[in-house]
Amino acid sequence: MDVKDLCLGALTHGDATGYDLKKFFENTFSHCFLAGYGSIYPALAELEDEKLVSARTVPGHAGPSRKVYHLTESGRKAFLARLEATEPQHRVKSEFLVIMHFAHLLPPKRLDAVLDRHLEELGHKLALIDAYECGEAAGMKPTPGARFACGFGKAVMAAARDYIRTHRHDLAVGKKTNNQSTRQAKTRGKASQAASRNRGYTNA
Amino acid sequence: MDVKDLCLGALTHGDATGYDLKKFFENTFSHCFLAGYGSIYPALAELEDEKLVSARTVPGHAGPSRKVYHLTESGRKAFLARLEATEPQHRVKSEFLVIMHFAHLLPPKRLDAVLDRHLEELGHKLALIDAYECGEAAGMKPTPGARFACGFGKAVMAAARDYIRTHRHDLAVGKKTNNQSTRQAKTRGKASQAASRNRGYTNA
DNA sequence: GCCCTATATATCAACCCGATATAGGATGGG
DNA sequence: CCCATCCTATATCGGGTTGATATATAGGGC
Repeated sequence: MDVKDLCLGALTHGDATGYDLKKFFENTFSHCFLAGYGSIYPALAELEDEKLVSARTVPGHAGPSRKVYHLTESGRKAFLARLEATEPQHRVKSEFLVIMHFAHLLPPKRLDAVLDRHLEELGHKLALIDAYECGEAAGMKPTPGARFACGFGKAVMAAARDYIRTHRHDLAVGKKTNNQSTRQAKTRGKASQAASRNRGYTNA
Repeated sequence: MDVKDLCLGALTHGDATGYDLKKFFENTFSHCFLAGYGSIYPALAELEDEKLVSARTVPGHAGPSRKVYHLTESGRKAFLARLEATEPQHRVKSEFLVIMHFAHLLPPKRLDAVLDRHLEELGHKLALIDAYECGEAAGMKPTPGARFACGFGKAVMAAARDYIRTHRHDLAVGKKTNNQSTRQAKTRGKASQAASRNRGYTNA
């Protein structure tokens, strides 16, 4: 599933410009899919070439002229086929968790800042879902699927927030001072390599 | 934070080859970061150019000769600096949730298959974290940070599993037969466009 | 002997991400 | 009234990632 498919899907909700689609993705899919202009405009151009969408140019009352895209019948069929065919992956790419993994290399101040910031972002995203609850606020009657996806996002983020709140204090254990951990890091060379061998590292 | 940084971080645990790093990422970061050979090998080559890692070539007892990489002192410093500087993003890219959003366009059979499959995959990933619980099984004593990251992943995935189990039946509501929804889709054009206008779509 | 798996490195096209360029209209403070 | 700023809107580019593929050897199972 690429951005082209996502554009087809969004256009099942009605005609839209590339700019509209970006906003729609940000509001409705922010918790599960991201797409920028650099993906959307090329995707729409290709879809038009393939006759899966049609475009009409409307002189813009504000700014440049707008290209309003419309899902064709073959586009709708193509999207349904894609929904059937794509295997539903679910990937997470979290710099946050990577940083957490290396918490023992971080000064406590930075650690706290990272945790606080992530809590704050979780709050923002939860508020965003509430604000655009499946499109309700914008006059759309949400489908059961949209409600399910929003609820899923909220449940997962709430769990993340709870986990951070109840476990962040475990991170400080065994790290009284920063000097200590730094010294440990220097003398950890041999032991670390021995452990690595057990794991399959450097097994010459 | 890119794959180069991730490689530096992994090498703080001990020397490793590109192949080792891939396995390490799969075992330890599978729930928060993915990196394939196409990213790892170029990353290691660049890191070697920048003198952040050193490499020694060892004749392989099985297959081609191995290039074992070692974190240099400046590499360690660079990694610590990156840990301080990178803003901790957390992105989710979920074809699964996109498909769920469009559940009303799917036949019930496919819907069930997608949900069952995602539950199965959650089970696999949870088992993977348990198996490599922060590296314990491989003889590493896990750091508090590694335990935190693993626990985070488990908490989030458990919440996802619970949500699916308790809410999957809401998806069928208002969708008694497949024919009905298909007919609705065809006659939905005007209503959909009206809703779109309310939302900011096609507001000429 | 043959196939499959595991080890190990490397490359490539296709694609995605984030930043940037461009530009007209609305808004609002000084 | 002017200027700064934001919003609308399209488009492109470099750098990075993904996923597949090529290559080569050792070992286990049948």
